[in-house]
Amino acid sequence: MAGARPARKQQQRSIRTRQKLLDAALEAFSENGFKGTSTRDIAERAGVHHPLITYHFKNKEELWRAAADKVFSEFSAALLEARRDAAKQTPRARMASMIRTYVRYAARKPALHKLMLQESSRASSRLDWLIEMHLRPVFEVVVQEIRPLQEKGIAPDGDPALLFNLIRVASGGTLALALEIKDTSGIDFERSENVEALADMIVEVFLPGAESGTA
Amino acid sequence: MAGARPARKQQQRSIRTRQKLLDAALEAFSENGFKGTSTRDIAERAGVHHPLITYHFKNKEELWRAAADKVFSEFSAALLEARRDAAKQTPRARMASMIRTYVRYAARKPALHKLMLQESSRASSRLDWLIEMHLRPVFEVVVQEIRPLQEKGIAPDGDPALLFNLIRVASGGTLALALEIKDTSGIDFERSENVEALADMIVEVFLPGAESGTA
DNA sequence: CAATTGTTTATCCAACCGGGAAATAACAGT
DNA sequence: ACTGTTATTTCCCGGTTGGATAAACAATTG
Repeated sequence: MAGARPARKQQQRSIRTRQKLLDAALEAFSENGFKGTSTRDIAERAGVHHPLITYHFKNKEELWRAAADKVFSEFSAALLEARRDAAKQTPRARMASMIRTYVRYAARKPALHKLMLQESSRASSRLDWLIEMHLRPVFEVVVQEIRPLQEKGIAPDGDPALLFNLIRVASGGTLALALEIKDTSGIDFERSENVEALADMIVEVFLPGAESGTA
Repeated sequence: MAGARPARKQQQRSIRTRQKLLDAALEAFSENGFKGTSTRDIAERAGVHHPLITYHFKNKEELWRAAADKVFSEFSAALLEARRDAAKQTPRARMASMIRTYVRYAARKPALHKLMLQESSRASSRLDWLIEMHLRPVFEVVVQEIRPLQEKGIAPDGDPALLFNLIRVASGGTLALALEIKDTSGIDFERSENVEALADMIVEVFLPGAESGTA
């Protein structure tokens, strides 16, 4: 690992187009799904010619995988970092910190949850891959955080796996619907105050036991 | 109920193909989005020839609208019926009844929420139509039910519009992710006991004040 | 500078897309 | 049985799709 710092000038440009393609692909796939997205659309969004996709990523499927891998890896890292930073705090404070990180990330990159919802709408090899590589690992870590909270009466009783999914869907699903909610409810999740209000409410609702009450 | 009894034979067949097309369209659009769905795929699922779509619905857009209108109308009717049936009960019991109806409907027809999420992933005339015709009307009715619950301390404080969206996303979003959750968490929402457990948890979490405690 | 390597551009193709035209079939009223 | 209407089927079009190819170009290295 580590190395490869110099980076020839030629490679630098190549890396930038790769990056632009990944960003454009994430946007496009999250908006229109895998089938609904054309490689030409992605190339246009990225501002490059479409055969570059074949050159850099072999094909549409590999491009999807690369784009998904990038955003989910960054997301998992952010979540686990929040968990690590709050390792010495109380279990409730730690979970609250993770929830806030989760919500803020979902607000900053709604494409992540849109992509997840897109792929969950039908069985596919991509969904299988997503589950194995990113979803299940996060699930298993976070569920372990929930159990002690239930035992202490901080989180509501019931299947901890179900509770975990409720929390994450309340966060990600709400922000995936941001466009619609702005129109129906007048709540604009581009304003960070509204994102924080969402995080506050989720923490309050799902971790009602003792400590940092907000009222 | 009431009307249109005789129904000529020719019309009967026509009505059946119309119905099959609507069902197939709902499935396809909810799985692959509008762009990702081809009229030929819909026709194949329905077991009819694809030009019949043009004949019965003019074009792809109108077919989408007809399919969406059907499922959302039935859904609104079920929700308002639950509200009406529980009119004489306590506000909490009425809201709980609506939540259970909401969850059960989302479990029976996950295509409804998948479609909603598909269309909310980007701005479109279809999303505008959906909001005006179906989403906002339901929102305005249900939000009015939430306010008194907050005043009585039954539901948590905060923007009632935000709370409404949290409740509905917790219900619909979870069931839209059913495929993934089955794999990651081992919870199968085709089993009604799990659907009821989901409804129970949502009621318990979002309406923690007095009355019918479960825990 | 010349050779090599990495990158971009310009086309091409078979398959598929939404939509429409015309031919055909099933029916209803007379 | 004839006639007009409605429903279905067959056939076709111009345009777009994912993917592949080779030629053109730029940068690095000896």
